[in-house]
Amino acid sequence: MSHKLVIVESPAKARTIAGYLGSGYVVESSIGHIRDLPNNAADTPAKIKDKPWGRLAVDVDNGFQPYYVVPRDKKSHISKLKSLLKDADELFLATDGDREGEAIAWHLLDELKPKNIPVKRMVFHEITKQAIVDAAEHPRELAMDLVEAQETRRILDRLYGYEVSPVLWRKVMSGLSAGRVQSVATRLVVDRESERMRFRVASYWDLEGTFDAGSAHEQRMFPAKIHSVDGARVARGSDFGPDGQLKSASAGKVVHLERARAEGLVAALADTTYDVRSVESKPYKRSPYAPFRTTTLQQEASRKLGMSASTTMSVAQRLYENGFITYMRTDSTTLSDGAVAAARDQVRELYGAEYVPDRPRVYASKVKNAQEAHEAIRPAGDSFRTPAQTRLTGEQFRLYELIWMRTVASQMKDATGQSVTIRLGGAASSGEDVVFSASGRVITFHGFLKAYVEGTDHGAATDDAETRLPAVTEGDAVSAASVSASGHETKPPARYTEATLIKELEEREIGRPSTYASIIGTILNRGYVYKKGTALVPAWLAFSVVRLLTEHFPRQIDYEFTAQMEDVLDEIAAGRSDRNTELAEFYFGSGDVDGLKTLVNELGDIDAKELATFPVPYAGDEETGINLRVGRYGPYLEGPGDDGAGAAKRANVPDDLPPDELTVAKAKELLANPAGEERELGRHPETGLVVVAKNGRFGPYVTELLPEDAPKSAKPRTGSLFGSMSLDTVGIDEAVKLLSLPRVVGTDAEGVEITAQNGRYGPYLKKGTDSRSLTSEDQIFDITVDEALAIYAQPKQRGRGAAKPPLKELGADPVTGEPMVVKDGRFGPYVTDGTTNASLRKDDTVEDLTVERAAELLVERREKDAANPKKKAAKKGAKKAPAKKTAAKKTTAKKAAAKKTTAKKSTAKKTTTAT
DNA sequence: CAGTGAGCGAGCTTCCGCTTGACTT
Repeated sequence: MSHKLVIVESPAKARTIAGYLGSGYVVESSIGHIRDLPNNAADTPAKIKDKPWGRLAVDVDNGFQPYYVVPRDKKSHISKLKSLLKDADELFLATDGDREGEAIAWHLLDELKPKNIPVKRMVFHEITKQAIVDAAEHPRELAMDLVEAQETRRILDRLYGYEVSPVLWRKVMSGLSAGRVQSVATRLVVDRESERMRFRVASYWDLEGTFDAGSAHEQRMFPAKIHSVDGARVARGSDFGPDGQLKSASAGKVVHLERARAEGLVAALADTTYDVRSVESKPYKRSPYAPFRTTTLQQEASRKLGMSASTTMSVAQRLYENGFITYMRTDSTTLSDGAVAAARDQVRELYGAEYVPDRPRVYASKVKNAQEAHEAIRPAGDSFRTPAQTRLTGEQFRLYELIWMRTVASQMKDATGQSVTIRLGGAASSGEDVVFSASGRVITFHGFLKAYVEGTDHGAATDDAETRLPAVTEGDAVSAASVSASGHETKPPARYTEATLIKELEEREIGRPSTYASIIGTILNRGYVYKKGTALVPAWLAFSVVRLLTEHFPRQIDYEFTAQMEDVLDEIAAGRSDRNTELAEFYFGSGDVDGLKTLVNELGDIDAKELATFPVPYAGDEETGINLRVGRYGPYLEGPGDDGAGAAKRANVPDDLPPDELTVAKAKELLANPAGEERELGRHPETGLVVVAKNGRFGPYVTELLPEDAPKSAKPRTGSLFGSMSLDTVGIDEAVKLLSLPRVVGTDAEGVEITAQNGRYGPYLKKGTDSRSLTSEDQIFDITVDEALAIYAQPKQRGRGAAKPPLKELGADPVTGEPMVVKDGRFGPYVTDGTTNASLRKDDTVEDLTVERAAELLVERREKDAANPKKKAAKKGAKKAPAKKTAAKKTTAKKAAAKKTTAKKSTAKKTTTAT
């Protein structure tokens, strides 16, 4: 009953390989990494939690020793592997042959701890029977240097992410993140936007004409553009720099046509006849594109199918799992011999033998840090199914078709043809010699273009575009059918799209095939970037973060950082360097170069306000006194008051206003009309004032707009929306009711008025100075005098009003002997023995909380309090005389936390809405 | 960044790369 156990990374791969190896082998998968550094506090083992480096799970003072854990969702899988191992007489670690794969193999070995059986490392680069059997027959040893390189990468990323992110929490906003990959990706988007903001438009003119070669030519009419005037080339867009001026290389060599000159030339050319000055013909040749790898697939799926990177990957995943395509997370463009043969067969069948090149095409990897653990992305199998044969539908069909076409085309002949440039010259009546130029392309053999033409970004011409020109020869006379002047403007560099950003990252060796799609997800989720159509637009928040990082972590956010890291990792993999040397350099620094730790520790002087302030205009010399500030509630403008000396004026900046559209004029407009996103609901039936709904510091509310001549002391009435209302749907009737508050409910026996209204802690009744909370907002309108009096008959409730029974009662605390109860608090459920309170942790539930666990939480809490006795004292002091900064920081953290709680837990809702 | 009547328990956020389902909208 014994077998050989083979472990690969992917379940789909395991299924295929099991078929090739046959009986005697059991093939299982690791499903990716099986161990990792703990993700958060809840997953961190207690024994390292209290260490100074516990949060990192890397003992930075002792050889950067990492502490790995098996994530919760992998535990059962590990048990399964262990039980399979029990009956195995041999273990094959067949994870991918790259850095990460080698590390997975080592983790498997270290975790499964096979006893007394041979362990072999087996590696293959394509999933064919031959390749698998070969690999099984020629195993090798685990490459520990490669594992060490992976650990270095892993630890470096942890140190970077978990040391720098908290800097952002303190200086910018809670919950933000920084990392080797995401921060550079964000920087790319921000830098591109800055380029757009600095960009100055250049305008230039040219002449376009339609020319007539005469009736002797089959292709008689053809377009041409002005090329030169009196021998000087006419300036085109590429002659201008981003400053709107002619580039120095072009200055003096080109003639910059302005409108008057261009129109003058048109007039002066009215009676001109032209002669062909030159005809230049060159052979045109185009070779097929390499088969898909992850990034090129994402780009083409975006351009041709409009799919986002993540959609592309999930559709591809399904195709892969069902055996239609090879693995989709790859940086390789290599095809197996079988695949090449299949592609060539298909070409012969579909297009004929003349489209098959004499020898198979081989594609070398263009990717610098490629790990080549897989093949290119191609149809699976040794003979390809046509899209129709797959019976796929929808997105899967379209993506398969794309992959199939690209693969087939990659084994086709070059496209060939001729490209032709014709120059026409003529004399203007004003005396200038004017030359026009026409270029054409004729494809005589389409080759691979018959099967596949790559899409382009930003509307460039595709490779199969053709323009036919008449077959004129030098000296021929040509007349102009029409000539006109047209004006052009240079355009700023385009914003990144998902696909072009991924392309840029790949070129800079940043990120891996398995992460490209999620990098986009991360910077979107953090609010660093948002999508406008397909364009990625940076939020002002990203400007703040990138500014902090470039000023204080210049080395870490450098575009070259990852590429340099890759070089170092290669050195480690080759045994020429080691983990500790390199990590120590990164973390502690060396020579004059500060390490990460120093940089993080010496940040006391970062001025958060300054960091979040940007002058308007952002790029320009103009002094407007207007600043854009990134605030807790989003970006806003701050400008000088009208009288110059008065209080600063403020205005919200709409969330969807791209930074490069915040011109001085736009800023002034927003400041003059700071209504922001208020919505007019109509006029108040009694006062006639316009009532608007808007978002404020305390959430959505309605208010009335006072007439401009109203005395300054007059204050408009306001009213918060009820939880049941929304800004988008609230109407004038509801608004009028809200504005009418407080409502007089009635009077008590002594004739004292009782009112009902909404306040900071929710709905409440007020009688003189005596107040009582209500349980629902609707009661503000509904409650009767009798009901109100009944409430006042009760003694005043402390705390959150109506007795909220404990969520759960547990037995006596083994330590204090006091009964323990679970209560619902501002920050969610907590357990208390009357003196000590401890919040339940992320993975504790009220239902499953045992006496033991509750006691454990209380013990932990007491220990913490004992360890930091000054914390409480400091808090008290702060309350009395708060240092400005500390106070501000605390509220920020609190609000952010409260916000999150609302989103996740409905139990906490009530409290947080009141906050 | 509107405007008002309490009294109270902090703890967590975060990285990059490997992999799939299991979840909810």
